[in-house]
Amino acid sequence: MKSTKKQRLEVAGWRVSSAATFLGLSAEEAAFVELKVALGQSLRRWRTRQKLTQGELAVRLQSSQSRVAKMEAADPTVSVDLLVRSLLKLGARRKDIARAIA
Amino acid sequence: MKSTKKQRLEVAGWRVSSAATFLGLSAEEAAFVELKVALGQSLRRWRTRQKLTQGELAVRLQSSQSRVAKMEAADPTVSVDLLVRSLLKLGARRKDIARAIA
DNA sequence: GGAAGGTATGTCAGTGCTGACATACTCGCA
DNA sequence: TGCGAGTATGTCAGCACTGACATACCTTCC
Repeated sequence: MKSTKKQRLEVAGWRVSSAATFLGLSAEEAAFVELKVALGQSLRRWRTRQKLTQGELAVRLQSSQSRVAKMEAADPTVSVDLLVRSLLKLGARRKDIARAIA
Repeated sequence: MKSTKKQRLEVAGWRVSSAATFLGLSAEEAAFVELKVALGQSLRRWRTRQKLTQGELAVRLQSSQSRVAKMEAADPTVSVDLLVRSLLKLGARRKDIARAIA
């Protein structure tokens, strides 16, 4: 958020804080969530590039549409394990995963 | 493995194959294991640099000595989740994780 | 040899993740 | 407005992961 906007909001009586602070996440927890979000976005980019629906992707991953949706949304019930394994299944290499994370 | 050495071994009657082939791992599975190994090594490097024992590290991670040993050995019962969360707890940033993986 | 400090391996009860299903939401189009 | 395709969200039985414990396996030193 731009600091100018932050100032305006605070003047108007809003308390501005990061999602992490709001949710009471520690630095590590926040970083962990960010990492999952990054992987989820990576997965969605791959899917949309291939013009697939979540359902079609689910078939390739031997999973379900709902789980794909949760992966892309970095749902709390989705592990980094699942995200990484999914990307690898789709042909990503370690370097690609690293780039998605960094 | 250098192809010259491979040749020599095969001439000598050995069948040379990667661990992946030997264990019947698919390409993705192999990549996944490699990735875990890389993270485990990263964890061990961090620990030895700090001159800590596995037991001491376990305390910081709120885990146990045996699990630390398994993490460093990329044991099948250790998830990428656990490895990543551990590294983050020790102060690694996303970029560090990415470098460890790549 | 054997004691001590460190590391590896096996096991298990409790917890968390997973695929699957059902259902709700969203958006474009007729 | 209503419909269809796609996406999001809630729930749950079954399986995988986790910390903890016990114990075995090294090295190093005496």
